[in-house]
Amino acid sequence: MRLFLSQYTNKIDNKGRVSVPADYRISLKTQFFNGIIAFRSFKFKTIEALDYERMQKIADSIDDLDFFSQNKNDLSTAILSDSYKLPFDSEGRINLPQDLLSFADISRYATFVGRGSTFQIWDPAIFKNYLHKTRKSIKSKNLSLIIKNKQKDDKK
Amino acid sequence: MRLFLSQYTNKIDNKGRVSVPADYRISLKTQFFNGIIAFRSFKFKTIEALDYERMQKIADSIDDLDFFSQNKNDLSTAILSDSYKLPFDSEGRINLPQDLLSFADISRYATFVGRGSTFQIWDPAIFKNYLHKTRKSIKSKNLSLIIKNKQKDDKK
DNA sequence: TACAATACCATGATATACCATATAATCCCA
DNA sequence: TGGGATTATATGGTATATCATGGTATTGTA
Repeated sequence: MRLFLSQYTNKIDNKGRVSVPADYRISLKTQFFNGIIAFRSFKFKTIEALDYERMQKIADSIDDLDFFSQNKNDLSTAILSDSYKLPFDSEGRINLPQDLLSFADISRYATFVGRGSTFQIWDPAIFKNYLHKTRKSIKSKNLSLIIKNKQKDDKK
Repeated sequence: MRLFLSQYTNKIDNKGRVSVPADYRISLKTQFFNGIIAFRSFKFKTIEALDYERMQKIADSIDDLDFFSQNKNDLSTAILSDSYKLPFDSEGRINLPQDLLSFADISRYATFVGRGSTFQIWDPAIFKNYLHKTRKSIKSKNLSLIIKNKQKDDKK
């Protein structure tokens, strides 16, 4: 498995195109689709993004939910119907829809934020602010301990 | 299992490149990536570093589908988005980003400090000072205990 | 025909790969 | 065990490829 890590801030040109970081592109090319899947975040003012195969898995796991449950309807409506397939052009750029841009308050620059198996697209200033807050809250906790425990769990 | 031990101080050239100790490099080559993952320490003025596989395990512990729960994901986001993939060049050097260098107050030389399963990158003077303080506090507090444990270990 | 979306081409900046040398560590044989 | 030979490593510099970005041409479509 490949990881989306780090942050990359790229410019959005006047045609609405923006380069997806080359480091991410390798992980995004799949058998059926060369590009990204994007939708509104439920928690933050940002665009959630992932690769086609992972979206298929999400769709599958929604199918597995109880057909009559409220959750299924909510999820499929919120995620699946609201998702965009954004293909790469030959230089690895995507065209972000106005709908998503205005939702995330993005205008001239976009910051790609790695989250491991997925990534997000933020307005640079908004993300900087969020990261700053998060760092402060982390400092008060004992992070090294958290990492250690996670690793211990996964060794098995 | 890989083990990072000892200290090595290497020079940072004017292109920002620095050799990772050869002893460490062997443990850092993985299937998908030959290099290190680096991020800010939350406790000290130093750069934390680990191998790609270890970072994958941290990422795995995030629940991909859980878009609705917040707190536990904040930590992972902060770590993952703040991490740099630093690949080796053909001579085993990495390029430390300015962001990390200034965070750890590193300028011309970098000290690699083995911590067993991970390692850290310090400014030589800052580390020397930290080490000095640590030794003093060990001496005053629980030296006898440490000696006891060491003797036990050495018997093996 | 007009417009938008897509494909194609060009370029400067940056990062990567490549080569070269000095220094340190290791080996090997006397 | 000593000392020269050999290898590995750290470091420095140059050439090349990649990437982000901007622009133009072409296609499809209303």
